[in-house]
Amino acid sequence: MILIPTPQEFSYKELIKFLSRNEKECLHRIKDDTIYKVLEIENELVLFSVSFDNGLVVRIHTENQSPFVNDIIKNYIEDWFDLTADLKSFYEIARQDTILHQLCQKYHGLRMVGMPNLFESLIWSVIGQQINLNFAYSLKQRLVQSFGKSITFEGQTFYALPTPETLACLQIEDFRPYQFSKGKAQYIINISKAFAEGTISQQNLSLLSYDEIKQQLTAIKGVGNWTANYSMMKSLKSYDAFPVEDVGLHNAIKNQYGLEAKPTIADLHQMSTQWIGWRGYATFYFWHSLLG
DNA sequence: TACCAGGATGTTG
DNA sequence: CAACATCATGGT
Repeated sequence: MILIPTPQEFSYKELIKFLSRNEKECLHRIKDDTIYKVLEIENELVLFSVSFDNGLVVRIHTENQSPFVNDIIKNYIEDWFDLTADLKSFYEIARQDTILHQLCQKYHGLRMVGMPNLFESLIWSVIGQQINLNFAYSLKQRLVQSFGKSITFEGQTFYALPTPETLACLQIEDFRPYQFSKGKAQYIINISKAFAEGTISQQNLSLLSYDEIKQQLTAIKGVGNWTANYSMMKSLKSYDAFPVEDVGLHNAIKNQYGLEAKPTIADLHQMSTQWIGWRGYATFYFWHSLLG
């Protein structure tokens, strides 16, 4: 068992709400407010669970060979739930914007739920491009269940994210039975090859500036401005990365500000000047508002 | 039925 | 450089 202390501003309730947002989510599972997830570490699967009891309580349910498993899982969780961000600074900035300030009070302690694995966020955002989220979750489920490794624990099957090496070997036709468009299939292959061949490396990117990272990501065919910013905020702790084209953001802004129509891109650039430094975090809070 | 979904790319004017 | 067509399918 591993205990991870939580910072002062931390809401497990809002975390669970966000993680529970879609029933088809297949890369983690929630049962009785306990979170289950599988990671592939050094070619073996590790199943762990997280619950809350005056801090995060982590249990590892597999017997693994690697001596580093505990540390890797601990770091993963701190990254996944963004336990180190200085939320006070975000809340201070947000006070300038009445609507955002209200969301910060309503969801106090909500931390950005990230994707510690950059490959995962890129694949997920390509899947989500231009289609409704429910369909996107169906596509993700088919991809993960078809090409990801799995283990069974207490009668339930848990899936790990397919590796870049696995997906890089596929052809466009391999995706067609799962209702991926040719474009999405090609984009996923492109991203997988970039990781498998080492053209893109999360470790290398993490050392670069915002502009340099974005340039490298958008060099991959299929990764545009929205995808690059989405992945940077979810995987690379770019709290100011701003996926301004995001339809979910547009809807949330329209709802929260009581607008007649969805804001334009220009409107959003204007509004977001109030959130500079934390535009990604602000976006995450607006997304969360869609859940109620 | 037409239009929109957590967009990106390639082509056209 | 801006405007448009295309992608594929589920929902409204």
